[in-house]
Amino acid sequence: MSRREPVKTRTPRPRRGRPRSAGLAERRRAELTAAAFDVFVDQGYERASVSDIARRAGIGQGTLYRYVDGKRELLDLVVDKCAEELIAVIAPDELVGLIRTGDLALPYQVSERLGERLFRLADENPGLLKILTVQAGAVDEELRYRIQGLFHTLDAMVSKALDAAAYQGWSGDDDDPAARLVVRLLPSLVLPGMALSLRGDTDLKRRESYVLATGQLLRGGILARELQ
Amino acid sequence: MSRREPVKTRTPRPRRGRPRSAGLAERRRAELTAAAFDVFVDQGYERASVSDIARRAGIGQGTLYRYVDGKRELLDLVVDKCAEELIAVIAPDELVGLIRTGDLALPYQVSERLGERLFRLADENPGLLKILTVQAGAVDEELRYRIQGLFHTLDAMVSKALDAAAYQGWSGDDDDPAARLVVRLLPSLVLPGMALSLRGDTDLKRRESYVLATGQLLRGGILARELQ
Amino acid sequence: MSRREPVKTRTPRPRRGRPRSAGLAERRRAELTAAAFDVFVDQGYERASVSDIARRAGIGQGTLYRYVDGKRELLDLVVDKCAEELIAVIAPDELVGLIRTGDLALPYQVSERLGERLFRLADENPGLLKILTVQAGAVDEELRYRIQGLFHTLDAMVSKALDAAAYQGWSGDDDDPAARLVVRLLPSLVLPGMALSLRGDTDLKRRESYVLATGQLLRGGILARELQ
Amino acid sequence: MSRREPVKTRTPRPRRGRPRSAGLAERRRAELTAAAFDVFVDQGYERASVSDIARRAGIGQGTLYRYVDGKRELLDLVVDKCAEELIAVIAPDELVGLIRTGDLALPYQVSERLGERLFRLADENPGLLKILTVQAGAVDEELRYRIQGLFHTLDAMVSKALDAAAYQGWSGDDDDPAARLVVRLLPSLVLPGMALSLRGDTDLKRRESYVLATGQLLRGGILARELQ
DNA sequence: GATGAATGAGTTTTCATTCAT
DNA sequence: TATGAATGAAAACTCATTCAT
Repeated sequence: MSRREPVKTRTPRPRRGRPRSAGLAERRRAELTAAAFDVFVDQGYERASVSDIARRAGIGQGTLYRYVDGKRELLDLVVDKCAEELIAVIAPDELVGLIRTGDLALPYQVSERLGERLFRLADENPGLLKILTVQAGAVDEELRYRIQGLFHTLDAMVSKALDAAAYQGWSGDDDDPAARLVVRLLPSLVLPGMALSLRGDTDLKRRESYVLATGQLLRGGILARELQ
Repeated sequence: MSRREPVKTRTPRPRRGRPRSAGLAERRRAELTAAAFDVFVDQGYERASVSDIARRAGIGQGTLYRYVDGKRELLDLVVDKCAEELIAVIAPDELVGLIRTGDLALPYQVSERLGERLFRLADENPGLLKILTVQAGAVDEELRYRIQGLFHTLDAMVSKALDAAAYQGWSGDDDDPAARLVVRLLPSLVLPGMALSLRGDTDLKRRESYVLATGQLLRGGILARELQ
Repeated sequence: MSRREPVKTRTPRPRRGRPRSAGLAERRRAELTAAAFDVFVDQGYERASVSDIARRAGIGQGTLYRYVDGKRELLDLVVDKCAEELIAVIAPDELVGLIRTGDLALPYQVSERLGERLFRLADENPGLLKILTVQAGAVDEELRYRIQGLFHTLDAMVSKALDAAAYQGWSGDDDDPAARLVVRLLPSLVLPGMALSLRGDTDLKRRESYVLATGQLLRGGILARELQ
Repeated sequence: MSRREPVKTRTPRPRRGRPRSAGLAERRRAELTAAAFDVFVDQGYERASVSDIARRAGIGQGTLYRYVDGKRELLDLVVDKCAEELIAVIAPDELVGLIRTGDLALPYQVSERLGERLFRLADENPGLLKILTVQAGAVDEELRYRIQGLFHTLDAMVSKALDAAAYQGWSGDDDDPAARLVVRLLPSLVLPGMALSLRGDTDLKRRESYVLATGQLLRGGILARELQ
């Protein structure tokens, strides 16, 4: 998907003897990633300072460089983590499962399930969206490509779920190519717009109408045929 | 000498010497805005340097400050210009006109027209989208609000067009609130995602499928009822 | 006195034919000097900008350079003008005259007269003091030397007046070397302190007590012997 | 990741690694203050550059900003230091002590002591005077006010010393209000003038006569009554 | 391992002066 | 003659990264 390997478990320096604490490096990297996430969400990548991140992680800024290559790598880690969480939230495998068990019997149910997840995500972790779309996208071409890659991956996964469903026995009528396309691209269609709309908690009304509209859009597209 | 006389800018002498070449300031500001647009699209706001912009505009960096307050004002100018162009492209007034003349007789035609415009914009001026969504959104809360405001304005304009259409005599059936909501929010739904997808000219195929999906989505949503 | 010649009536460029307006250059230089005085008093030398001065003088900044060598020369001109006015206020020649006519018959009368003049000056033209002591003194060694030279000149002039008085027939008792020294250095003793004390019009009380103290100092020193 | 936990700077880890060398900050600030003092005396505040100061302090200019907020704070520090030293030199408390022990029995002795201190100061630390009067006064209204405040403080301290003396038993004759006023304002009267007169070591003769005159002035004012 | 100290490259901005018209 | 336009040198300041301890 993306050209950089996601996590790259690097041991920063060859160590001799028994490592004092085995997973320390990984733990530190995780803490730093979390800290960086917070700071990037707050201030944006460029305005964020490495020392802010170190402070938030509770370590010295020198220490930071023992576990991480620099500011840019922190952003990569954060984006990787966000991608991971995004996929976890969308959970295409679970989707396949639900389709298999018959819990999601019709295409429009798939789309609703997906939409619901996406909106919940936007509610519960708006920072993730901000990072993935607005913030990281503004840094580099390279990063923008990676994020495209992520949405591409989501697309592929959802597509696989839909394939599974088709195989499971959706009627030819139900399995409309246009509908499939829509469901597949749902995340990349909906999320960036939502990220841009994220304000404080103040403009719930506007957000609701946005959410509503998107819902209509989905339901309109998919439900239309089913419901008529 | 004595103590300061109040203001007394002397009697304004009759104009002599090099005439204050009229309109220069506006021309320079326009040139600078264009240069800044290019540079911001290329490098992003934060990485762009004022001297890059001046160089691109073909003037010294000192000169730049004669016409513009600084880097931030340049961004404001660029965003304003983009907003202006975006509205010009969507041309809601023209939409109203077309509805009045009967050239757009059905809601789905309105949405198609709108969609077509948006896609053409993304084709012809991808930088505009990049600025309006990814780049400027990453700079400031304030700027993010302005851009939300812009999309809000578009919403209002399209809404007005739809009102006109309704008044023009769409049947109650045609004038479905859900469809209206979708058409209204089309720009804010579609554009950010497209901006994020913008690569070089290389990934036309992917973009096409994106465009196609969105088209389906629209057509699905609106057409559904008309076609059934 | 100072190492630079005060006014240096320079015609900035050799002109051919009948000069259009004879004293123009001098008039312009005078206007510029006045404008520079105002601006320097307001903002201080370093913070003052040449274009402020040109604007205040009602001419373009390009024009300014036709009559004046640059910012630094403006300061020189201002200092020269201030020096001139300071000497005019103290008017040592008039002092000699008054002594000759018997209007000032006793040393303490000379000192009172002088003190009165200095205080009036501080009241009526505080900017002059600010320039001569605080502002110009902070710019250069050279300028500080010139101002020392100015006070030296005042010293010499007052000294000459006192010589005249002595010649006129002050008794040996009256003509006390210590008193002469005090009177001579009165300006350089009193003025810098006053300049530093100059605030707005608000702290009149404090200034009054300052003035009073200085008066006491003078009167105490000189009057003491005469009055007892 | 998740949404930002409030603050949670982790549990403050046990101190390890390079110890935050205690007192370094204060030492650096002191070094920088000293360097800034030298540079400001040499070049004046406005002409002095931050990198000059850093170089003189033997550190990089980036380092400077670790310990000091910027150029303006350096000036504040320098002025504070000067004020402190000025008060230490005048040592009003010691004055009170000397009066109590009878070492200074008469008002004129107080004034002589004070004068002697001031002249010694001008000899030994002329830069201090330059800063406090000429240089800092030219920067800001605010700074001018602070310096007025300093002289006001000195005034108050000397005044307290004189009160103590009066209480100690100066006769009503000795305790003349005019004389007290003079002694009190001695510093603010004398120092600015001296600062302006400060050249290199070349003009000792002139400075001596200045000092002499001021001495005469004092002695004349105060002694007059005692000696007659 | 951990850390804070150090730093210079790079950024934005100001403004005295020159010059084409 | 008069002028505003142009400009580059210089300044203050920030911060990611390195390194001695």
